[in-house]
Amino acid sequence: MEINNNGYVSSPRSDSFPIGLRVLVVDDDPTWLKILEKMLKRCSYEVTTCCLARDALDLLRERKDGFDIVISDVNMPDMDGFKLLEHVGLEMDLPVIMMSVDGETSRVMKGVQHGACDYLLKPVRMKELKNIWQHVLRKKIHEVRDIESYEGNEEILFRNGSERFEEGNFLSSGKKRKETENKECDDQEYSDFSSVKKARVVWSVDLHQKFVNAVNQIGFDKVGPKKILDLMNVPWLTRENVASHLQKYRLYLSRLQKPNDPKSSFCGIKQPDFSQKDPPTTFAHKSSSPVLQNTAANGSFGYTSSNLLVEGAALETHEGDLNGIISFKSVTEPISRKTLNGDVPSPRKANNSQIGFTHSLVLPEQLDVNNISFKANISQKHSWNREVPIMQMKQLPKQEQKLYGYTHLALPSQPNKIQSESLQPSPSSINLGTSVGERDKACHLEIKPLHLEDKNDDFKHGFPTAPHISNPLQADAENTSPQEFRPILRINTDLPCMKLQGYNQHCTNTNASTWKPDQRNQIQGNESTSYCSQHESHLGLLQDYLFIEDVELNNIVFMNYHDPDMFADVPAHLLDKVRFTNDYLCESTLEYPIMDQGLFIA
DNA sequence: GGTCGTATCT
DNA sequence: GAGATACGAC
Repeated sequence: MEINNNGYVSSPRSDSFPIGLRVLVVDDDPTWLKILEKMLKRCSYEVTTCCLARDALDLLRERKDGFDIVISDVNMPDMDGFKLLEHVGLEMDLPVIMMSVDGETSRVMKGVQHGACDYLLKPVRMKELKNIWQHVLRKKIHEVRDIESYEGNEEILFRNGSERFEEGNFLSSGKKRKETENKECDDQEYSDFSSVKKARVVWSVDLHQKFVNAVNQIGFDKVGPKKILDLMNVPWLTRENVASHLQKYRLYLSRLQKPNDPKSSFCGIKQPDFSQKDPPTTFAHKSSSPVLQNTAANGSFGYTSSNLLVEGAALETHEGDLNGIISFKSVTEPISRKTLNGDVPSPRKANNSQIGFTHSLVLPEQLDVNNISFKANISQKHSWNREVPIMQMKQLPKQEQKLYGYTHLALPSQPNKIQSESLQPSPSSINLGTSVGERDKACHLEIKPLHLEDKNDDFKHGFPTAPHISNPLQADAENTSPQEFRPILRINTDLPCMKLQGYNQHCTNTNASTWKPDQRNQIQGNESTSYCSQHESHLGLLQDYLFIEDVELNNIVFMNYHDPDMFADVPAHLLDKVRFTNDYLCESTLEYPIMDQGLFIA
């Protein structure tokens, strides 16, 4: 566990804290010993049991720094629990929790006076055991403070009462408990224990993932912090933590559903409405089946512990307000689908007619041109009238940038169009030119066209089924052959914008002329309508993000749509729609209204 | 008293 | 802006 300069529990280790907390339990009653062991193990603590106080003391002496905390019964035949407490306090400087069936004040006081950091009454509750890590944390805080004040260290180690732990062994301490004078101080510290602010919880991807999984499991309309907390099974997490996070999460989702709300987007990207009266810029595409396995999902709520995360959100748009959106519409999707009735997350808020669609891409911590991994995390936005999942860029929270030193690509602040030429043969370019902040200038991302001769490289690079997309414009409008597209991602660190240059197209001169209308996936650009061959198009880059597959292309990995993790961030009640849409898209003709806006953020 | 959602604070 | 905290409602 590590607490950074901001006082935030920040490192990935914090995700596991206090898992593995080394607890020594001392109780002469073997039944209780077993029960406690089981309960503590349920908290993911590392438990050692001892039925004799003397044995426990020997063990502690033998394995210095082998334990983080001791839980001891008060009444034991071989040694009084208070005596053990004294020894531990003097020799090992470990936090000791006393427990007893006797809750008499004088005994509790005696325990505290002897240096116990807590006094538990039997039967001990799970919640109490869950929280014992706090004593360890607290003790560590005081120790570091002592060292700091002693050394006059100018380095800022604390904020809000948080402390920094040694990397790799956050609990290790050879420092013994202070002698008598410091003991008084300790007692006082224990007494003002509540005044020490808790370390802030950073909702990393993993943690958020657990959160989302719990939400999905419970059902969005039934969720409550307590239920989520129980399902998450993260010992150190509190209901308040979850409540706070849930509040933000709901806020986040609700914003996605307010198209005209300036706050309804990240990075200041507006989420316009979409009107069916608009002749959307659409194109269609047929997706192939998934190809490769994908990696673990990432929460798309804007957190990341080890990855740069981007997120898209579902949007709708009105004519003239097409900024920054790519949307999908299934022209033949049955209106009666139940999945269209998705409601907004907040149970207390009714009449939300849309469901957010999020899409995220994750880049490795280090923007490595040679090893770029994309992950798409798809949830869904959903409207009463068949409109579609859309993508919106999302900016990585600044905090995460700070914590992990990421650079990222900002979202376009101006309307950016996926130009029709992106569907043209090479050089196809989807320019997502952006306005960027200082940090954003560090990265430039583009997907470059490939040429036919590169096609065989698909296999060289370990992606046996390179994504293809036919170029309907070519096929129909120009009476040429469908084109195959293949994405290549290139990160250019010195350009202040993000650019996606579409797939290059492999001319296959195949059967465009033999396409039947119902076999075509319509692609409409601003100025033209195009078609994709069902046979040729396996994977679209932009237009096919619903099917982003875990196809590794020149070190680009696309998420497998079918991976359940991919939707871990999607409220369960929204999943049907997504899956339906995918299934549906795989089988039928589609329209993809293309609005201009960035697609990916890195 | 426990839990929740929301407003507000840090 | 993220997370903590306060507080009223249930």
